[in-house]
Amino acid sequence: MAPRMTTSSYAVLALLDLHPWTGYQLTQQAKRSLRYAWPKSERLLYSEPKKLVELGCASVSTDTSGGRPRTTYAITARGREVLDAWAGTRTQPPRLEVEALLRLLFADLGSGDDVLRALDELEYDIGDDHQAIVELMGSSLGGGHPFPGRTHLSVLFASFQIELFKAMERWIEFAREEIVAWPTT
Amino acid sequence: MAPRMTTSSYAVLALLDLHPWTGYQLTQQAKRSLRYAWPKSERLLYSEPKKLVELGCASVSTDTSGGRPRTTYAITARGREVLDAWAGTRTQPPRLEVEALLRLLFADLGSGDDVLRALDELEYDIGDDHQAIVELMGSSLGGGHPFPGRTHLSVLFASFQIELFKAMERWIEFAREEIVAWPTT
DNA sequence: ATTAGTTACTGCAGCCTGCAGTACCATACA
DNA sequence: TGTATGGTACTGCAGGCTGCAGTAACTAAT
Repeated sequence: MAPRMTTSSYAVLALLDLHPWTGYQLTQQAKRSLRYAWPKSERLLYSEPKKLVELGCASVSTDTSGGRPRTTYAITARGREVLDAWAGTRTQPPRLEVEALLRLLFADLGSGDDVLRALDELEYDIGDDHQAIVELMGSSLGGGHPFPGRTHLSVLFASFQIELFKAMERWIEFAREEIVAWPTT
Repeated sequence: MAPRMTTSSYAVLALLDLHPWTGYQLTQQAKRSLRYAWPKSERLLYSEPKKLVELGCASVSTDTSGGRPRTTYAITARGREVLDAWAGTRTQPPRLEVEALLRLLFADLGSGDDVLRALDELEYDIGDDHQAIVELMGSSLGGGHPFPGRTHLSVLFASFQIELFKAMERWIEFAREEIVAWPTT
């Protein structure tokens, strides 16, 4: 059976439309920016381009000149058509997984300290991404953007993340104050 | 092989700790509140309690008195131990999937109208959830909460969602203005 | 009497993840 | 010169999870 195009396939195809990449480069690119909107495993990023080739949306070229052979993927004309068609389809609803919130929802189990720690962990995890995206935006605006014509897109994209992170951090502060004010069971 | 406890297993186990439920009731409960922190398929909600039984964390009781047999799941002593141990473990980092943002990131493909439509769709999807959670919080505060001792948790939980939804809606407004101001390619 | 909607599930294909494993190359340190 | 660390560059596989189709009983309205 021919594999299906998933949203992840389109994400990789859209990257290929910008530039040809190797599998490894796709994983690096995903780590830098893609993951904030579409967090997918490294494993998948290696598989998707192969699927795209099978579907005629991408082509492979192997360069054996250096020490190790490097397999590079590029978008095809068919791939561009498929990508164009995607732009007109309905987007999937957003999806948020927050385990720390799950802990809060069932907080009467275990001590209140556990919930506070879950909030600390959430703050820490967000902090990492918050810092990374602020730096990314800074380097974009500073002229370090790999695709200068797309700087405005990257900045708008990053501003979404930053606003969300700030909202979450504000809520964490508020939640902490609420929780310590509750009577201990 | 014995199946593993996943975060979804703990989520279902935590629900069982509140009250015994049938598979169908678990899916309904998940639709009402759980999905905002831990969105999982209906299919999984039917499978998880069976796994919990296999692991000795839940017990089944079949009531054949009515027309259709009803299978109800309840937590066991072992289940309570397992749940307690979970409260002390590290939470997973949050995970956000937003396809509309992906469209924005690759917006130079296709027309600008497509991105604006993706933003409309995002606003619409968020609007649904926003409204649902405001109503849920309203009915909780109005005394309609099924577990009165847990009202404060539900309200704090809902406030997270509401703050995030508001932040997203503000950003959508801002992004629309930015996009229409861009020169058309 | 029929239709539509809700209740109440199960099986299956196939998508996706985490982990272990493989192997090459570069730099630094002893 | 040996070796340890860390980055580059992947693949295979078990098993978690989803969407969809299918089944079937009950209920209320038309």
